[in-house]
This record gives sequence, structure tokens and C-alpha cells, in this order.
Amino acid sequence: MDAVNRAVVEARDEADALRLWLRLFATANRVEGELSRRLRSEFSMTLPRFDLMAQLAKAPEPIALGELSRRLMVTNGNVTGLVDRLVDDGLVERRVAKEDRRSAVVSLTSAGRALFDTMAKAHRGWVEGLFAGLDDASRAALSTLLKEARTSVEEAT
Amino acid sequence: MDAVNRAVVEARDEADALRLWLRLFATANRVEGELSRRLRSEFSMTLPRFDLMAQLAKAPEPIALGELSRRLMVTNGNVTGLVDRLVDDGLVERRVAKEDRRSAVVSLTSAGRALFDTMAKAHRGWVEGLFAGLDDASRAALSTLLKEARTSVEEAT
DNA sequence: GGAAGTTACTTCAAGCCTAAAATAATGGCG
DNA sequence: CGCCATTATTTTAGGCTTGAAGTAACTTCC
Repeated sequence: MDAVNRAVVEARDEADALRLWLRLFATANRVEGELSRRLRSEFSMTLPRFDLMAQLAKAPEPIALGELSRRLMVTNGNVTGLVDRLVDDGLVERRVAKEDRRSAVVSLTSAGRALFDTMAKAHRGWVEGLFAGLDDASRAALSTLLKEARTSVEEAT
Repeated sequence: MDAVNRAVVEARDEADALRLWLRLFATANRVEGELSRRLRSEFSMTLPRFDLMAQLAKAPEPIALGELSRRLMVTNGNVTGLVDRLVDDGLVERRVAKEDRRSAVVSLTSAGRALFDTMAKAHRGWVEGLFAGLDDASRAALSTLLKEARTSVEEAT
């Protein structure tokens, strides 16, 4: 096979959706695993609980469980369990909404807020470190392409 | 803020590692969830089991559990359970390696091979469909950048 | 006001996943 | 040969996740 044909084959290869998906999955998985391990070993914290706390931290007021489940893109039952464990740990407070007694709203306790601030700082540093091998141009390009990909997926479902 | 400064801020924003990671995670999660749901509803199959079968399908001969766990990037104990369930379903065969009695090697049964071929065809189509909104150039660029990202992560760990 | 439908959350069963401890077989090495 | 370290797998405890079924509170509409 000559150089031109090799290039053609490689180009087709790089554009192959299945290969793209495998690469996307592998990369995301690798990062997630690493962050998960570090959260566990440094703070005895899990990534799902950290993510939940992050939602509470950036919200100006308590959030209902349903809203939380939408923002985290997980099922309602899942959120129920995560909040249960965070409440057990004294990091989150659950209260019945006064205007709708079906609804439970949650917020960080002061201990939760303090721990989150510490963890968030470390977490940001870890993510920076993991992507340190990419320059700003690559990061920006990757970010843009991922947004396009996300849009493509949304439209296809 | 003038236009130049807005552009500067936006560029910094797009290059922010944390934002990049959140986007990567969200995209991968969305695709994974969709493929998972379709495998379940169309074939009563889970994504992890499908992935395991894919490894067996492309291997020329039976694979040891340890090798499988490396290729799938999951722990040994995880593979043990997945194989157990696939054996229960008659899709995979587990045998003690003749040259090393500690080692168990697995391969697809003929039923497993047949089911996998059917599923793989559908799966490929689904992935193509999900990424149909990206043209070849975008796909190739995304793939290349993901490879860079993966390398960056590997180097940072 | 009350039946019927909807909405918010919880519970349940099943499966995935990890880290760590336990088993079992191998491979040196004295 | 027999002890010891290593290697391959399994087991266990704990946590995450989903989809489906269940409970309770709210809303609509007559």
C-alpha cells in the first residue's frame, strides 16, 4: 500500500464513529477512575456524593430532590440514596418543603460547606494536572468538539 | 467590557480544564446511557457484558480472566461476576487452562457468537446514528484530541 | 367536596464496580 | 524436597445505578 492509500485508510479510520466512541469512553473512564480514587483516599468521599455536594454548593438556595436528579442526570431513587448517606455523615440537611409537603429540599450543612470547599480546591487541581499535557488551543478545540458531539447525540435521541 | 476582553475571557473559559472535564463526562455519560438502554430493551443485554463479549469475539483464541480484566480496564473481581452471569446465560464458556491450573480461560459459545454478531451490527448502527451530526473532519479532530487527552492523563498518573 | 389523574419521593430487585482479604497453584532457591 | 514469594482467581463488604412498583400529597374537573 502506498503512502496516499495509507493516509486515506487512516483518515477513514480516524473518522470511524465506533472508534471515536471507544476513545471517548476510555478517556472519560480513565479520568473518572482517577478522580474517584483520589477523592476516596484523600477525603473518604465518593465522586457521586461530591457531585451532589457541588450542585448544592453552587445553588443559592436549597434544592428539591427532583431538581437535583435532573441536574445530576440520574434517577430519583439514586438521589434518595445519595442524600441519605450524606445526611448520615452530617454533610447535608434534608427538610420538607413548606409549600409542598411531597417535596424534600436539601442544602449543605456548615460542615458540608467547609468540607466541600476543601475538596473542591483539591479536585480542581487534580483536573488541571490531568489535562496539563494539553495546551489552551487543544483544550478549547476539544471542548468545542465535545459540545458539538453532545448536540449530535441529543438530536439523535 | 469590550469585545476584545470578552473574547479573552471566553477563550480562557473554553480552555478551563474543569469545564472541559465536565463536558467530556457529560457527553460520554449520555452516550453510554443511551447505548445501555437500547441494549437492554432490544436484547436484554447490559453494556459491560456486551463489552466483554466484544473482547472475546475479536480475540483469535480463548482469553484468561486476568487478561480480560486488563483489556476491559476493570478489576478481576468484576470480571469474575460478569463471566458468571454470561455462563449462566449460555453465552460464554469457562475452562481451566491446561498449562496453568490457576488460570481460567473463556470463549464465546456458538450461541454467544451468534447473538454477539447480531448485537454488534445494531450497536454499530446506533453509534453511527448518535454521532451522525459530526462530519468526518470533526470526528477525526475529536478523535485525535481525545488521544492527546488520554496521553496527558496517562502521563499525569 | 370528592374521584381521578399527576407529581414527588421512596422502596425494591438486580446488576455493576472497587478495594481488600482469602484461596489455590506456580516457580524459584537453598 | 520443601519453604516462600508470586500470580490467578474468587469472595466479601460497601457503594452506585437503573427501572419498576409503591406511597403520599397535590390538582383538576365535575
